[in-house]
Amino acid sequence: MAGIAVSRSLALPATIVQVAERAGVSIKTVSRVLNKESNVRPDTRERVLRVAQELNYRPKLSARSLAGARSFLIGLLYYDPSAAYVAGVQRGATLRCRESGYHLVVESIASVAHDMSSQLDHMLAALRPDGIILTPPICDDAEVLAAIEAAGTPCVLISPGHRGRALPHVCMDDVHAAEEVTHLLIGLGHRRIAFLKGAPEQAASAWRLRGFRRAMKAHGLEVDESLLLQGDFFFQSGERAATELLRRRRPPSAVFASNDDMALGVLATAQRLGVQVPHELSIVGFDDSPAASLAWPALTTVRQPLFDMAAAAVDMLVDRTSEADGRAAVGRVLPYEVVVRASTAAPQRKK
Amino acid sequence: MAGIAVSRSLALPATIVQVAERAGVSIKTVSRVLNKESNVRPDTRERVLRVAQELNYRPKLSARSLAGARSFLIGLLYYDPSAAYVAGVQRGATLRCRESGYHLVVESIASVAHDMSSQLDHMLAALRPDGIILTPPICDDAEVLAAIEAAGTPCVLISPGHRGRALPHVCMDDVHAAEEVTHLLIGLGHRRIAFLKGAPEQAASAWRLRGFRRAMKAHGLEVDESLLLQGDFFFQSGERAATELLRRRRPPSAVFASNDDMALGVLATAQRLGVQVPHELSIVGFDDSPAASLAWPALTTVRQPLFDMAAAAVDMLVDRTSEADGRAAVGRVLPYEVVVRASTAAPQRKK
DNA sequence: CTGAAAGCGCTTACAG
DNA sequence: CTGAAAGCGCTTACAG
Repeated sequence: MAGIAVSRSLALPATIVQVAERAGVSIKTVSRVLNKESNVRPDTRERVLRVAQELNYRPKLSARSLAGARSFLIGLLYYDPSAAYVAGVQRGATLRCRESGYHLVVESIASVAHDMSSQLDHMLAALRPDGIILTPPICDDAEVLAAIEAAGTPCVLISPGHRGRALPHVCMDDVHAAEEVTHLLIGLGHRRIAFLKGAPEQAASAWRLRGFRRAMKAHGLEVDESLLLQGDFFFQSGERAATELLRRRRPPSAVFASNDDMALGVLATAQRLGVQVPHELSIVGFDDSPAASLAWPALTTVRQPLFDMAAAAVDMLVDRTSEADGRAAVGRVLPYEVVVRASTAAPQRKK
Repeated sequence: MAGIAVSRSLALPATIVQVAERAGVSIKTVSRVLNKESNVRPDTRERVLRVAQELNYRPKLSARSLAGARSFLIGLLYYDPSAAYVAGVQRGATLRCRESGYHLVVESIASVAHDMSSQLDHMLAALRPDGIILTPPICDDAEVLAAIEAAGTPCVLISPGHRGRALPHVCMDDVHAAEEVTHLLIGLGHRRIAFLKGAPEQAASAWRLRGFRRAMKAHGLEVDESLLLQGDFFFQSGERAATELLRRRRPPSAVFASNDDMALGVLATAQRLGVQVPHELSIVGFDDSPAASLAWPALTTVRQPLFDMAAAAVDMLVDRTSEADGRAAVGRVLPYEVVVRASTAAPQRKK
């Protein structure tokens, strides 16, 4: 018997029954100890813990999930995993999940797909994640949000637009950040500042433009609408905008791009055209993506606390499952940081 | 009764029992139909399918997992999710998982962590994934591989080094690719070609260097060892190497960097120093990362079939669970593609 | 071609 | 402070 039990424990993972038998308690007590419930005598707790350790016991997730109210799974929904933004969020989410005994399941949603909401429905119904994290731009997709609400899955949105703020979310203050970085340029002496807008469907685009306008207004500067160009958050739209701007008779002395990818496009184009950065053209971005610090000159930008935002999102989801439900939607605002590097300087000549 | 049943089905997801009752069959038959088993009368199958559709029935993963031999979960282990390489793999893996009814759980492994193998052990024991995909460099980490073997979890390695090829894996022919790209440079007229090595601990570094040497030898060219520089696959090592090379009395006319990030570092440095690319310096990379085509001039490089490699890895894991186990380890080699862009040209002047 | 029974490994009420 | 019983929602062997 003992021989068989031992060989079994080596071959197959131990179960709660084996731990209970060996510790001389019921499986319920083992469960209590492992879930850190109260009302267990200290020495009983010790013993169970020791036996669990000896048998290298790990509760099986599918069993806990089937019996209990939690799946210990959190979903991360994104549009494109290549984006530095998503990578930052994923990094924070996986780490905090591990710390909380959760696991992160990733799913990409092609918003073009016609059966997108049925795909999502399928995933939610099969997996039953305890919560789901949505990144821009899908955190503002009405169809996606409807599918999630229909499934009754708790969610946390990362940097949602207006409508999304009725749901639990975590974000930073894009308006103030854009304002602050614009102040920086103005303080340097810039007056003709071009602003490169982000994708129209993304909420952040509007916030950042608003911050830019506010700062200009605060300094009594009029915004030259011909210096407001439409971009889409991609590198190439930065190139296009810069090409257009730098060919003008009176080019701007600074460009504020709504994200780093576009700022990098502006930077590359400036260099290609022989425009000195920062002396002839200052450039600021937004995000502090890994490439921002690798560029030369390194980009002045706004550091989004993606890692912390993701960790906070996981916390909200994990706490929600253990606490009472139905509480009012909460939002957490995390601090950003303006990172001044070498792509900004005083304008060479005043115009 | 009926009223209650309906309101239940609206509030809570339907279970197999409800489908069985409504279709007038046993739950076993429902199970057979949904798992596409044979031996079900066509009309019975139709009816079950229709009822399942009506009730919007989705089998709960945790129940299937607990009762059966599969978890429908596949793990993706990586070191850093920001790397374009990992993003490419993740993209292919999530898509194929969805097509196969599986889900992808991501986990980052900091190889510096002292308790790394216990972290991994924990994850494998709790989640019981049906398989796990390992990306470089951790696919060659002995400790990681030992933990996975101990857990008995099937795995597929993406582009492993020598030792890893005893395990199931999917890769491309790095040696030939490097050879081909070197031929390209030689064919263009380059003789003094610098080679920028990758991180020593990564297998790909050695394969690519070998291909370079082979091509040189095939053309009867001697490799100038002073033109072989050590890099680490990061952008900055490309900058460092280029700075060193371009300051020499006799700089090379071309640089073959072992990956795109380093090639981009070389490119940026060349431009900073006023060296014309490709006329004064040709540059080739390896990977075809997203940034390679955005650079200016766009990078000549080798396209790794990351998406397909990941999809193939998922297939191997999924098929393995449904087929007989214990088969010999297999390896799949996928075709690469040399992508010629604007960073390569004939050398300006022969030396 | 179909079904009744047992069981996967836990948690949830409940009782003491 | 502790445990016996029931049950989560499926699949697995087995029987017919």
